[in-house]
Amino acid sequence: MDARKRQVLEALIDDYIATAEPVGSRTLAKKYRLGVSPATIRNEMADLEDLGFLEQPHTSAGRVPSDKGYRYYVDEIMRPVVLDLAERQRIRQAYQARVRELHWFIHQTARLVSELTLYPSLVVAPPVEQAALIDLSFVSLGQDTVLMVLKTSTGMVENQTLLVPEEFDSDKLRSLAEDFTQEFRGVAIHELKNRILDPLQGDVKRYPELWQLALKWVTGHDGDEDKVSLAGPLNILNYPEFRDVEKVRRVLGFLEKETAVELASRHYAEGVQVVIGAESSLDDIQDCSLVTATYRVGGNVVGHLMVLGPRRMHYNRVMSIVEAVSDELSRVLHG
Amino acid sequence: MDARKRQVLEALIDDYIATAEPVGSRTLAKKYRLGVSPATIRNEMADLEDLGFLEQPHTSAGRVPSDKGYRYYVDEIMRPVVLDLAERQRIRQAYQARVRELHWFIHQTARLVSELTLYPSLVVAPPVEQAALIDLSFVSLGQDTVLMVLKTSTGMVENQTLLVPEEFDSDKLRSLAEDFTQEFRGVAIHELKNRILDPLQGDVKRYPELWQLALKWVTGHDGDEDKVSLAGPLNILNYPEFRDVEKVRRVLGFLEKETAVELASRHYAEGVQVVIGAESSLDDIQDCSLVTATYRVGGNVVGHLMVLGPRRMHYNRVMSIVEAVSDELSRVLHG
DNA sequence: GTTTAGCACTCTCTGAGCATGAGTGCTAAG
DNA sequence: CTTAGCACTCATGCTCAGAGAGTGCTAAAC
Repeated sequence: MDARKRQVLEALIDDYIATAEPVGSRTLAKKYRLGVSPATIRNEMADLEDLGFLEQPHTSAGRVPSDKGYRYYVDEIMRPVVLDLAERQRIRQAYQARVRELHWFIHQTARLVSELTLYPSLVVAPPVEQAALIDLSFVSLGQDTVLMVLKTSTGMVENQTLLVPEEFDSDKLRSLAEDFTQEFRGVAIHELKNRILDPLQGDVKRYPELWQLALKWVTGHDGDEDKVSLAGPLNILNYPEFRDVEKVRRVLGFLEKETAVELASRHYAEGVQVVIGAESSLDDIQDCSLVTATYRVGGNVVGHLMVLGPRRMHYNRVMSIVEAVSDELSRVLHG
Repeated sequence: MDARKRQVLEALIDDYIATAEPVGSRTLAKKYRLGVSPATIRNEMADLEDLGFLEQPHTSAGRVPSDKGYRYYVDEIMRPVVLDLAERQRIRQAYQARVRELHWFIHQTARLVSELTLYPSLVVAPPVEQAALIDLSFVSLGQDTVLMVLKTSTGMVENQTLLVPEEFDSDKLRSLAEDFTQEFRGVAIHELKNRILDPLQGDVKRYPELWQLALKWVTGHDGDEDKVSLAGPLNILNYPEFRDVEKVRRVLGFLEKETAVELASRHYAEGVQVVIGAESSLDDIQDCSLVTATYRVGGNVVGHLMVLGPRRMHYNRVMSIVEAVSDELSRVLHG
């Protein structure tokens, strides 16, 4: 794999990313200053195909990068791109708002990323389960309804409306909340459920009403409510590889399914990750690549961010954007 | 417009809705018991075309209903369909849950309708602006953050996180909330804004801290946050008229835009409304029909519900579903 | 030994020409 | 008024040939 092969591979992938058309030797020689004739390039291309970096749709077409080719491009060739000033400013200013609910951040981030990259983007909130309880309050909503406000170590606020069997007056609610906070501050939410529900611990006897409330919450809590935000799904329609409605259905269907969320969350490694085509071994997105990143909230609890596009994605641009946004988000969520 | 013409029109539209193919006289004679020969049907079809109810894609194709044809079908011919037991039960049980946030109802409704109809569905919440204040509480989230919980006459709860300049202790917050509720109970939200912001009214002087908070809210309140839910957009891909990616883009783009929300909300008339093709005079959905319905919350504050599909929509089925769901939703939201 | 010009070859794509078939409108007979 | 018969129209699908893009190979040039 000498320098010229890398040059040819780079030029070819750049061109294919730009045009979505198989690239021939003549095109390459004309558009890029490689200093050699088409015939030489043809030889190099044949070698690159033998090495598995390129593929030929059919005998008389140009070459197209293979998954392996993209992988080499991403890992070894590609230079990181510097975002221009306007984009950096846009990212800096994206989170200047008064509100602070988690779902707003999630939503805003997804929108920002999809608008900058021109690909669909999915943002997954850090799982509440793993966060620790900081503070709990109840607000009576009259009759038999109580709003539970839960502040967790993710710095975010979870609201949940509960039905309670009897009417609690606001003093009673306040003292319940205080007791509860006192007792369980710092305990992880999932652990909290066990603690409250476990009859062997003394808590049940000491807080019968709490037990009632908590039980309602545990059973009524359907994990994924607000925790995911998808933005710009229609961006996918701009790319010619998705002319076919079947493909659109598969890809957008994938983004709406649980699978996408799981996939985004599976990449535990911090920082920016790239998955190219068949590397994901998921049928629905064989023709797609995805770029994921993690972000931190306060300590080490992490959320995930994902961009999905055609295999000929603008990897360097997307990676830069995703990195900048996740950094900014982590920064903003640190307080 | 005699009885037989209506029969022919009905059969033709039924067939076209089922197949999406232009319908010929022979098909009609064979599949539907009209008791006459293709030739007779041809004559009737020619008449129906003269009357503007049918159109011919080209000379040697069958006929296709025009907007006017669908309109006549919907208004005069079509018989309401009775939903089967399973569907009725599904609708009845859709809202049995412990949670009570408005956005949950919106979301749930959109999903329910799109799953039953197999078309995309959009649900718009009643505008908070027009609801009256019932009750307000503040919950300190520590530092400079306060959660404002607003109970309105829509029976729903709005949460909003506010940044406040100074730290309020919980007693202070409670008394503020009590004063506020006392003063403004029953006032409409939009009126509330005026009342608080108008320096001519005495309120500003009496509640300087409140004024601060309220100002934050008024400026930070970005209307449409949670108020709309779109479900099942990909259903549109199942219909052959949307084989073309361009059309998909236009229709799904429409559903993501403000226009869709405005359109849904424009139909003030209560009950189920149908808009067929060009009747909407919106370029993006010339090939679509939509069925809208309103629902009530408590008194007369209304939200909107919309189903969008190809012009050859299953009007009677969709209308029945939309009616049943909006009734059920109104019923559930009455308490 | 590497590079390149030349050339035959392969394969897709496009458009023309043609047959097919569905469906119509018209006419005349029932 | 209905219907059988028939000529006519037009989209669709098929084949086939030509064009064009691109390759691989060979042999000459550097």
